[in-house]
Amino acid sequence: MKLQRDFYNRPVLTVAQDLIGKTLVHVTPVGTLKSIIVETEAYDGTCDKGCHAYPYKNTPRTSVLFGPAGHAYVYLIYGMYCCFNIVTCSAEYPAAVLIRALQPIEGTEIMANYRRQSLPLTSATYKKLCSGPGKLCQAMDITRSDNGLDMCGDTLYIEETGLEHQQLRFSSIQHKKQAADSTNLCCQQLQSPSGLSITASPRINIDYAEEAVDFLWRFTLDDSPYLSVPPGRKK
DNA sequence: AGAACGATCGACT
DNA sequence: GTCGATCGTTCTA
Repeated sequence: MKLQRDFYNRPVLTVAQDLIGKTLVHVTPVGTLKSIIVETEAYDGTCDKGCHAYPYKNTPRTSVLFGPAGHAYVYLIYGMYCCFNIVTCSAEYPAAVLIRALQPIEGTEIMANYRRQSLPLTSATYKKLCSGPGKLCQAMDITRSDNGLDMCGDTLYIEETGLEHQQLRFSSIQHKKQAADSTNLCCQQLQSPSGLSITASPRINIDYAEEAVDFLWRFTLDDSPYLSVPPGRKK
């Protein structure tokens, strides 16, 4: 059920794709929070100018990226929000997957409270609870104190998604047609290691990253209404 | 010691 | 679509 170290100890692009459709679990004092991962981005400090650790830059902030796979990398962004990543690959290889959007499953009223959303949730506010890297950290109560936390432990971890939510597969199984009609030069249709239809597209807000702005290292679950931004067709 | 800059969000035109 | 909030990290000197 719970993903083990060897899941994370693989190439960062593989892990970023394979995390789509998995369930993120945070066991907190006020309740258990569960959400399905629907959007990720890969960052590789060996070859990717968008990565904090490029080129092999080991600082106090990025040191967890140089540690073993399966640990949380949480940092402050724009002075007011957090971003949550999971370290991949072996130790001494700096890389991580940024979690960018989630489909809330369990503990949604607690999440709404953390997000300062009034109850009851409407369909629209529910979809936006975790539709961005900063929002999902608020909703799932992931803070900088979680930086370095072992995701193979018992409080913050990822597990296979239960059968009751496996309609993920059915809703996205026959979706190759979408690739044909729109001339998406900057999107690519893929199948995740666990068989889900996903789209690879450019990463968000890394305009400074030179050639890496064109890497198709963002992965989204096809047709999910819980994404931060739909995979674009601009450029 | 000081300055520049975000892997964002929500309010607003 | 634009813009400001807000502060830790990093670099330069």
